[in-house]
Amino acid sequence: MATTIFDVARKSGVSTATVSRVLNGNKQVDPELAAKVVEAARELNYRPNRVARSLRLRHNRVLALVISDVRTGPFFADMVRGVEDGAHEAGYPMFLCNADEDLEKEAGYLQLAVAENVAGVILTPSGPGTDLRPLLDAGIQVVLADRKMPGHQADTVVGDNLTGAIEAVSHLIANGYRRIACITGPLAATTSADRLLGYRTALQQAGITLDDSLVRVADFREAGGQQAMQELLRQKRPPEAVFIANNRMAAGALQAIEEAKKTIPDEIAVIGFDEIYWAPLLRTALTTVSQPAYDLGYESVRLLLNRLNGYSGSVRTVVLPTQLNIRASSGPKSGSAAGPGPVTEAGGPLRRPARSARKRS
Amino acid sequence: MATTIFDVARKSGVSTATVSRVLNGNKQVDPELAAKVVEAARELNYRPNRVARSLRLRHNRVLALVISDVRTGPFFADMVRGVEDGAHEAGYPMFLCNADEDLEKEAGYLQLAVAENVAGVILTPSGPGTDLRPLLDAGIQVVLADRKMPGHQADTVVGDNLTGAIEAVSHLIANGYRRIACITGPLAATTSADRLLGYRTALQQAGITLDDSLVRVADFREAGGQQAMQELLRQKRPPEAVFIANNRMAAGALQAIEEAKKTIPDEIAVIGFDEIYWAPLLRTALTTVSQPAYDLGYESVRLLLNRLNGYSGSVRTVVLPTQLNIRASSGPKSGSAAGPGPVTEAGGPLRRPARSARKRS
DNA sequence: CTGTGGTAAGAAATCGTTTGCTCGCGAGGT
DNA sequence: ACCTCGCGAGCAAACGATTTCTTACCACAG
Repeated sequence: MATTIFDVARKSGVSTATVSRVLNGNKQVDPELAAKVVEAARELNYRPNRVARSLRLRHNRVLALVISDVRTGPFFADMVRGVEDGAHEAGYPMFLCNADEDLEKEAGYLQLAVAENVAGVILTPSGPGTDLRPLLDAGIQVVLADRKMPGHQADTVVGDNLTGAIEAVSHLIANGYRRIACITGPLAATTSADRLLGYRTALQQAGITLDDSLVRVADFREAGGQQAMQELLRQKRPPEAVFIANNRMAAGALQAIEEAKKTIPDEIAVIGFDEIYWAPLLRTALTTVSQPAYDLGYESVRLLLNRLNGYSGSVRTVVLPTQLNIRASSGPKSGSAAGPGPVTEAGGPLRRPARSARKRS
Repeated sequence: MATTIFDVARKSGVSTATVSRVLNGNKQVDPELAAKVVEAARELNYRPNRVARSLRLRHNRVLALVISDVRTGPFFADMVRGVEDGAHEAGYPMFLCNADEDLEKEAGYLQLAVAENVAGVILTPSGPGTDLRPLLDAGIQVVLADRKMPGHQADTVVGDNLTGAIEAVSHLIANGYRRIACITGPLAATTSADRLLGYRTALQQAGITLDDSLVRVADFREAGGQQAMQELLRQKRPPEAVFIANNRMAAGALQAIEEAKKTIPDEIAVIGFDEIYWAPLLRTALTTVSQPAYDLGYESVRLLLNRLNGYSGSVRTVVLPTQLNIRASSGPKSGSAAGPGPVTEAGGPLRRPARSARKRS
């Protein structure tokens, strides 16, 4: 049986209360006794039972990370890693929960967070139907990561999806493309909506009239991107370029383009969202809008810990900048006299984004 | 304040004991009373406090997954997902712990597993120095995933690294290559060692003498793969082909090959390990040995749950088959009269492996 | 009519910590 | 010399569930 605080108390000839006080360094205790206790604890290899401690303290030094899909490419993997690192540094272990874009599963995990008395939750809401009340009622701190929840009061950390999309599409326009399509994800995710909005904004800024037949809403997965791209290519006036709102759909779309034997970027230019470290090595190196996924996770933890440490200022939203990585797939339109052909880094270095953060209120 | 079992007891006019019995369906209770209790629990939206329950029960319905690096490409992401799915189906939430190939960090997490009273641990040991005793002493079930620990008694689930490597290298030999290099990972990981062993075995089977100058041990990361490849290419007699033991190093190696302006496979053929769904879309579609990463995680949970449900048979090792995905990067050596040129699937479908499992004692 | 056996529900102990309260002791002030 | 104050350490009460033990009640048999 594991050694308990009683064993330590007995061995060092004091009460459990004293052992507890010594080990938590709370109150004044006789240094001599304290030394005895420490020694006894060391000899017995005593580790406090975190479950008992949590019960008494009515809060558990644990975080929960509830995300919508672990497999959405390296993005969530990097973000998870950022959260894990940040949590670990602060001495918090972490529950990883995969809601799988399923509101019911998500609700189950939020209940779990309450039942396990976790200190805080980092949540990528599956949709606007996500119900934060169980958490808030239980006094659990929440930080939203990657996706916003309009109308909800919670610290939030997101990538600058709007600007990222605008830059990407503006880049296509500068390179001479006019008929530009967009494949985005489920609009319940604010990421999808913002990227679509950026796409539209860029077109309008350039005075290009919107054409809804060029917009496809898919499911963030390969098959969805592939099908959307097939449909776009099958139109009587297929697009000259396409902006795709995540990397898994981009993979599918590239597949479709390949099957249709179209060349990139001559017959169709492509920009994807979220970095893939394979991007430079693709048949035609893929231009991408990259998000600092790791930082996004890390910054979320920072905000959460801040709250746990008693900060109670007004709700903050941190927007992390995206970066446009220009490569061959968005090269200047052939036969176009458009803007300065950017140096296409045929095979740029395999880059992992460094840590950085920019804040906005 | 959250509603407790006392509130339910009061509201339904019974004792907490009865409430507990009703809610756990243990003993006989008057159906009428039971109905009252259920109703009261529903009305109060009562959720048992898992912490209190764990304390009393002396075991926690929770798993811990301790892996060595979340970011090793999609492999661990898929494996994590497999574990999460399996655990969720069985009603277990999961701690995700990233040991980061660091024995000390790993030890800390194993201590945590004990202190949190988790029911079981799925572990990708960081190396042979991993100490399972704290877990075993505490009676916590352990399953090793992805990497073996020779000399340790624990259920294990791994990919068939040896056979996978043999098939890959044999395929290169059949396609006419003789001077074949190998870039593997840290030998502390049995995966690296097994893949290297498979490489050597295949060469010996073909009567090719081993040349240690063609073997490089790197660190499983892009930069390491890149550097190793640069060294190999710089030799006076550079290899004609290279077998690389994971996908991140393969990315680095491809980068190095590109920088050296070598063509694939004419000047150097390449096979990577672990599937990447971008493989078919690379400049030269990459031949890979893929592992059923998801299944690996899922099967680990199955074994673990089996033990938790009382199974106490002898230790089992489950070996999941790998699959050789032949693409252009390993095409027949030009000017070689070797074996049947395999149909290179220039752009095969983007494939995610299905679930399947093969067992061995 | 009384004793016995079975059953269903309550009282209370328990899990391992933390912490408010109490107590004792020594010092310092009147 | 006595009272008070302060401080250090122990006692015991939580925390919220489960479960053993006990009790009360009813039915049935002797």
